Amino acid sequence: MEKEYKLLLAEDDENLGMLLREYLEAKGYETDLCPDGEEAYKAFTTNTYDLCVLDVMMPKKDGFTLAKDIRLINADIPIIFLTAKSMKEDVFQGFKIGADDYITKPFSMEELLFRLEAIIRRTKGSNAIQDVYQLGKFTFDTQKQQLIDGDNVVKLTTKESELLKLLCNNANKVLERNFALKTIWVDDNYFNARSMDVYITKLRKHLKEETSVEIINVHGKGYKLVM
Amino acid sequence: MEKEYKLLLAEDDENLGMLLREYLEAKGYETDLCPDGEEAYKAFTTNTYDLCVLDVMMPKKDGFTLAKDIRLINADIPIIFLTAKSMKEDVFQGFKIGADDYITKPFSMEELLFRLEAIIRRTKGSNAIQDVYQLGKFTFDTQKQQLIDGDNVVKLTTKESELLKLLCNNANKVLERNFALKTIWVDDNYFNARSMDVYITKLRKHLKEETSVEIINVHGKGYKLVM
DNA sequence: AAAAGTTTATAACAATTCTTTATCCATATA
DNA sequence: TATATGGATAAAGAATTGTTATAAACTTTT
Repeated sequence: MEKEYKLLLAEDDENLGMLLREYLEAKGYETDLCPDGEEAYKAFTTNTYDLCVLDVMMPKKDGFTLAKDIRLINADIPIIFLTAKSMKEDVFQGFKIGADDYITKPFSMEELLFRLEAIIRRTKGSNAIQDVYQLGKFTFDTQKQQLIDGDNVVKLTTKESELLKLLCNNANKVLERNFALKTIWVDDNYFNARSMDVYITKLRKHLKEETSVEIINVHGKGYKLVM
Repeated sequence: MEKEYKLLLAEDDENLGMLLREYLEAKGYETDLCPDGEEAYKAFTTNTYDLCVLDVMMPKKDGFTLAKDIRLINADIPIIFLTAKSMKEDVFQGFKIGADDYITKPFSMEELLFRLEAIIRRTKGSNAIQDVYQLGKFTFDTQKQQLIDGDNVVKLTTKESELLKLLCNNANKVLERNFALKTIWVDDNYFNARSMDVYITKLRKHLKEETSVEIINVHGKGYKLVM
């Protein structure tokens, strides 16, 4: 079973917008069409999308501003800009915001589809769950429950390993406390939360020699493995 | 320590090739230039690259054929095609082989760089997105929530970091009070507004040693990070 | 099956983070 | 210049998180 991808399409030209939506839906992408930047932002805050296709020139909130606001909420989601302008500075601004692609009108729908799929192909793999993670100089083997640094092998306990694996799965994102507790400890009560704190301390000790990797706390939310 | 990326550049136009290599090397990418498809293939089999930039029309072995051969060895390496043709069918063929991007000549070197970096950002994990701001002598790492000044590292709390990040995103523009409150505190009530005041004071203390950076108040509107 | 060793849970307390309150200062407007 | 509204700062209070010690629950060894 393939997971259906959900796209946010922000395009003020109604004809083009409808056409694109129809085409993308036919190609298997669930597509929400918004006629301006503000509506698109509202849609983004209330739904979960896998990729955004944003027209640059739109009423109320232009594509660049919208992209910046979206980046504040999700620093990772792929963004493709559509624009009539092909001005250099414009293209650069788009990429600086963190665009994944920049397509100038007129373009064929097929080209959009190809570019979109090229990005999705890259994106999918990146958040796949791995068995072995590289944490700076340490290699973390989730199967063997080991932290390896050259000849030096540190065995992790099951809980330590499960927690570190969850953190790795969510590297550079916040791992929510409740989610971790429910996943590893099943019940997210007070005592398990204390227990989790203790394991965070243990993991920090294990990783303290590698300064480029750090488990930071996000107050009231959870923990984040930054590297 | 940053790992240097290694690029394979296949381009038969000697002038363009040398120019691109020089530019990419200056931007920190180790670049091997090959004048035709066969040499490029040989280079690929004997070295390890992170990304390929291939001209489509080349003597001995064209870019598409080369890409297919490369794909047999490495199904995953990102490929960018360069071409003078902008024919539809051509673009599609490129993407079908598994191109990550397709740039038609003439293009600016800066655009190539941006597209290349967009792909590398996706390919090499999320840490490339890590936004880092320069605030005078301070380096602000939003991921690690740190203000760095040489050896001196000051850890910021989550709230401090979120607020400073918002200010940086709107540097030299007014960050509206309500927008910041809704973004960070969710609810923009009276108490959260007081709380925000407190955090502004904290950030000012952190930044007080750098006179070129200042958080100024815009009465009745919000705050502005000037630098 | 007792002893020894590991792993996990709990308790107690320390430290940090965030919120709220109080008081004083600044700015806009009448 | 009086007054209302908005902002600055310090300090107290509440909640969350960090650390260490120790107890309990398992496993393995003898």
